[in-house]
Amino acid sequence: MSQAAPDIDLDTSIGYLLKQAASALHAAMDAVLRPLGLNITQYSCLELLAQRPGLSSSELARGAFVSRQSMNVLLQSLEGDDLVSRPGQAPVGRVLPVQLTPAGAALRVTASAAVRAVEERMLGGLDREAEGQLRSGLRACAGALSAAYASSGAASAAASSTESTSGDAATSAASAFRRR
Amino acid sequence: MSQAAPDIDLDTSIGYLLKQAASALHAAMDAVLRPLGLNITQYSCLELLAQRPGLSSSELARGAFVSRQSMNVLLQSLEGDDLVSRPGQAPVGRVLPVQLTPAGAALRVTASAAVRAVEERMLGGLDREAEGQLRSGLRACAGALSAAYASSGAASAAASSTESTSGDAATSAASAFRRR
DNA sequence: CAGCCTATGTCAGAATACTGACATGAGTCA
DNA sequence: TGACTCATGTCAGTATTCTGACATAGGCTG
Repeated sequence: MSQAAPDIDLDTSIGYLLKQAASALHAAMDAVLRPLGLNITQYSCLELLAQRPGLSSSELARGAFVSRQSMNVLLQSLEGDDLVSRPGQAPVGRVLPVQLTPAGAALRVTASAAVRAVEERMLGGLDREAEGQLRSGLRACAGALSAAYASSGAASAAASSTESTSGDAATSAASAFRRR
Repeated sequence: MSQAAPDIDLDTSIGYLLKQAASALHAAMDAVLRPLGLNITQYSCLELLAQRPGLSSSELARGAFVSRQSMNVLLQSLEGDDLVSRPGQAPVGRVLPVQLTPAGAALRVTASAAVRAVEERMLGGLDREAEGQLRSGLRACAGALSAAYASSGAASAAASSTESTSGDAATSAASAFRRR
């Protein structure tokens, strides 16, 4: 154990800074989306559907970083507001492709503009180079963590029940990486 | 309004990347902390107390990005496990300073090492310069958002009730700004 | 083709966090 | 000193999300 980094220092810990920034962004987005009648997850859902129409509920869940059960109840509320639509029956298998309704597409445009304004405020102090570095840094972090949990502990592979071990894990993504 | 960025592109949106990285970190930390009997907020609490002993429940709440009500129930569970202690009566005012017990301090050391390992894995692909840039980028983002909600809309200041408008807001950080 | 595995959608219960509201103690200012 | 503002701790109710479990559809392998 190196004595150089004996413990976590919250003032310099990237993890803590990440949580701090994410928390601030969450609050700021919530503040602009709430007047539109949307919470952040609902907005994420609309944005995902705008860019990739026909995604399934499970795919949306992974994209919005929530469990598929949560996404399902969320979709029900969006359906109730006539913002998205799902076919009554699965065209193939059991996957129900979700689509934006015209109302949903319109609301998404408004929400997207509001969120973009928040992002611009967040990045206001950064030049384009710093922005690019931040982007690639975040990508690297997410990628490194999405990789298999090599060391740490066990992970208990053996799936005994149907809902296998980490089958759900809202973390999505799965590139390959390794610790240094 | 630049027409160059008509909408949010999830693949390049810093906000989305931030959420992605934070989500991956959350999952990874949860995976290593759970075997220790801690969730992430509980760990944050122990870490905060290790670095700043005697913090009050409300201060811990802001530091851990949760409401003070949530922090209070969390502290009760930590007290039940004899990991932290609070005086039965406030030494001054109503602020109850929280302290780590020996058991809490010991557990924190173990947890801290585990979390540090996660952070190192997360940063494995970055050199020291990139790490520094990421750190400053995240600081800039958090800072820019914590600043007053200048434009956007309204923000509905008017505090009518006791629990004034944004008095709680688990967003911590800023708190500064107060229109008066 | 049968068996195994994975992924999806769904139901039910539990855990977690938040909002609203209130009383109290401290600091500030006229 | 007295009124006002602010922050803290706390109680109660609500909302959101997660975990566990199950049946079914599709792909893969022997």
